[in-house]
Formats: sequence, C-alpha cells, structure tokens
Amino acid sequence: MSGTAQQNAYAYLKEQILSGALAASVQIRPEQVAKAIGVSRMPVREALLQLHLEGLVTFGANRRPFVTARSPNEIIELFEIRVALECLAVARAVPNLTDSNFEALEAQLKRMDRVTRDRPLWLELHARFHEMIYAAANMPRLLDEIRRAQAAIQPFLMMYIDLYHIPEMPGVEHASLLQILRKRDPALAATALADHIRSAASGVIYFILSGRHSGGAALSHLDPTPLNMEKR
Amino acid sequence: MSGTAQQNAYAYLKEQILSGALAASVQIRPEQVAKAIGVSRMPVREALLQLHLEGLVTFGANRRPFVTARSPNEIIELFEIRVALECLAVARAVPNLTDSNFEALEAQLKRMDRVTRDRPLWLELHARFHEMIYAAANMPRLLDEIRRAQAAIQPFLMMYIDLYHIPEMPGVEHASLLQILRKRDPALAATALADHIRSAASGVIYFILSGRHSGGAALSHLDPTPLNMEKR
DNA sequence: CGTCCCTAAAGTGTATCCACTTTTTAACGT
DNA sequence: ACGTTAAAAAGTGGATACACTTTAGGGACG
Repeated sequence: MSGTAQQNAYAYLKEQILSGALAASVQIRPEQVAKAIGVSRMPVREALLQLHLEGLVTFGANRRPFVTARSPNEIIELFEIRVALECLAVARAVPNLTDSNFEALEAQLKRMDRVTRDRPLWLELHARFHEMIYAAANMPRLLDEIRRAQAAIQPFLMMYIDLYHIPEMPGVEHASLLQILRKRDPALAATALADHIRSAASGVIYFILSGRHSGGAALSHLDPTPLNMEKR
Repeated sequence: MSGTAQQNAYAYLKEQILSGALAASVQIRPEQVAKAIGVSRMPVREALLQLHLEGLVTFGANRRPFVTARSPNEIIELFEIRVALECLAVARAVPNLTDSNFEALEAQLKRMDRVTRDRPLWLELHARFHEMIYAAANMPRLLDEIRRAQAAIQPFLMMYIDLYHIPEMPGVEHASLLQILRKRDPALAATALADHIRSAASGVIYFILSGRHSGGAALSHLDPTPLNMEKR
C-alpha cells in the first residue's frame, strides 16, 4: 500500500505469481488487477511489462498477458543457469570471505533452523544466506542475474518445500557447505555449490515430473483456464 | 517506422545507445525522444523501462533515466558472466552439432570475412555465428540471458573494433575455434570458448582502461553532461 | 557578495479518454 | 442443426490532461 501505483501493482502481481496464487498459464486481466488494487490500467500495464522481462509473465497472441508457464525443460535449464552463475559467484567470493562473514553466515543458518513452520520465510532466509556468500564476490551485476534466475524458479521451489515440508532437518547440508567454503578453495567451493544446487534441482524436478504439484502453479501442459470466474 | 510506438521507441533508443550515439551517463529526456519519433511520452516510458531491465538504462535520483554508465569493473564482470553462460551453452551444444550445422557455421565465417568495412554488420554476423553454435544446446532461456549480457557490452565492443579496425584479419581465431568444436568434446570446447571470449575481453578492457574511448560512450567517471543543448 | 526563500519551469506518475483490434455473441440463411 | 457473418463486448496501445515533485532562477535580505 505504499510507494507508487506501479510498485504496488508489481508487488501484488509478483506475490500472486511467486506464491502460486496465480497459476501458470492463467490469463491476467489488467482491468481486474487494476480494480483489485484500486489503480488504473496503466501502472498495471507497466508492472506486467516488468514481470515479462523478468520472465514471470508472457504475452500471448495479441499481447494478452499470461502467467508464464514453464516446461520441465525450462526449469532444468534455469537450474543449470543458476549453477553456472552461482559457481562463478562463489568461486570469486570465497577468497574474500572474512571471519566476520562466516560469523554472519553461521548466524543466518541458526535463524533458518529456528524457522520450521513459515516456509516462505525460510525460503527468504535461505535466499539471503546464499546472497550473503555471493556478495563477497563484489559482482553486483552477477548478483542481479542470479536473482533473476532464482525468481523464475521460485514458484516451484515454493510448491516443492510446501508439499514436502522440507525446511531441511536442521540444515546439515548448508552447514557442510559452509565448512567447505572455509577452506577458501575456489574450485572446491564451486564444486560443492554445484552439488548443492543440483541436489535441490533434482528434488524439484522430480517433484514436477511426478505431477504432484497442485493447483498452486501449473506447468505448460496443463489446462490454460482463464482467471475470471464471473459472468460466464 | 513500423509496428507499435513502443517498439519504435525501444528500437530507436537501443540503436542510439548501442551505437554509442547516446553516450553513457547522458540523461535521457523522454519528452525529447517522444517528440523526435513522433509519439507521446508513454511508449517512450515503457521502452525505457524495458531498456532499464536489460541494463542499458539506469534510473537515477527521482526516476530520471540515464544511459547506463559502466565502470571498468562492471564490464569485466559482464565478460565473466558471458564466459560462464556461454561455456555452459557451448558445452551443451557441442554434442548436438550436426554436419550441416558445421557447414552453416563455415558459411557464416566466410560471410564475416567478406565484410571488412561495415563494422556494425560484422559485429552482427559475429553475434549470429555464436548464437548459431549455442542454438544447438536447445536452451532458449540461456540464449536469452546470453543476449542480454552481450547487449550490455556491445557499445564498448563497437567502439573497440571501430577504433582498432578489428574485423579480424580473416577470422583465424574463429576458424580454429570451429576446428575444436568439431572434436565434440564439451570440456575442451568450453575451455576454448572461454579463451576466445577472454581474449576479446582483455582487448576491450585494455582499450577502456587506456582511456582511448572517444565521445561515443563514456565511462562512469567521466562527465555526466546532460543531453539537450537547446535553451540554456 | 553570499545565502535563503519563493516562484516558475521542467519532470514524473497515472487517470481518463479514444481509436483500433480481437473475440464473442447473436442472428440469419441454408 | 450447422456454418457464416454481422453486431456487440472486451481488450489493447496510445494521447492527453492533471496532480504532485523536483529543480532552477531570481530576488530580497543579511
């Protein structure tokens, strides 16, 4: 409810999409959204453009906006992009990590372990944990790209941990990752991180292929039902 | 002059920026642009948003749009991102390359060699040459990301080859890259490509640090002179 | 001569309106 | 009953208008 109308529209739509409230392939009706948050179509339009460029919204025939539907292949692709980018980031970060960085990372892990209910919060903390590492690489543009790739996958991560209650039995995996980072060996760190991401990837991808994802978000091959239920 | 006003505005601004006609750090005046191409501020606004998300435009204090100024560090960073992404792409592409793909690539190289004057055209053909390789990876999203990173660097490449007349004495480097790809060894291909990109990178970065870049595009530490010269 | 304030100019965000396109509905003839 | 087409409804892109913000100038005053 703060800031410009455009930011509101953007935040609203992004939340709806990332949380899975707006399922994949669903048509977005700018007018409806506009009415819902009390602005005109224009800021919604711009928010949609922005989301489009971030890959969360697709314009179908005749510029009608849909929630982007991702094929399993595209998700695999996004994970591979993440591996490439994040390995670069961690390799560059590792020589720069200070002791106080490690303290902060440990603290963040503890914070994550304390959260066992609130899955979105855990995901948020988890994303921050990784960003804290990458930040040491001093490559802001790279961080942007990583965030973009991450956002494109998030709805699926959300569904995945939501279904399997995964907030990770007190984060052994992350703790051991941290141990490896302490060795400050770029190649080793990159390998470990690649494994880490790929293990998450395989879980998510298996989950998606198994078709267990609910109405939350859907994949491209699922029915592209329109959003509005009134008057028909 | 075709398509929607927004596309025109986008194409116009992008051309101006990529060609270096609009120097870095220069303030963009939506109204001026609008008048210049005969549309209202609105499509220009959206084009700016789009360019912003592609990294070519930055919004300064109070949302005033500027041509993005890149520090030498950011350019280095972008090249490293390219290395990461394009190595992934080539590694995945190499096993899929067919004989007809190689024929097409050879043909493209010949086309490039024939162009010695028209630098922008050469750059265009060169970009396509690389894309032809990556296309075989069957990773469209990755291709997008590569294009984005590529576009962010292009103004500097343009200035660089423009100054040094580089359209490459008949492309030995690319020919030898192609020879390596023929071996269809992903790791080898990735290494070769990394070298290839880094060699371009070091040329561009040296050129930038040497301060020989003209008024075309400027770096962040250079004077942020406004664009409009009328009425002041 | 410098500094503060006040006004004017330029910019930005966005609501509204209109022109044009696409899609749906309805009607009609076969 | 079906397909075809005409009319209506719903969208979309874009121009204009307006409210609000920021920037720049220009005195008035110290």
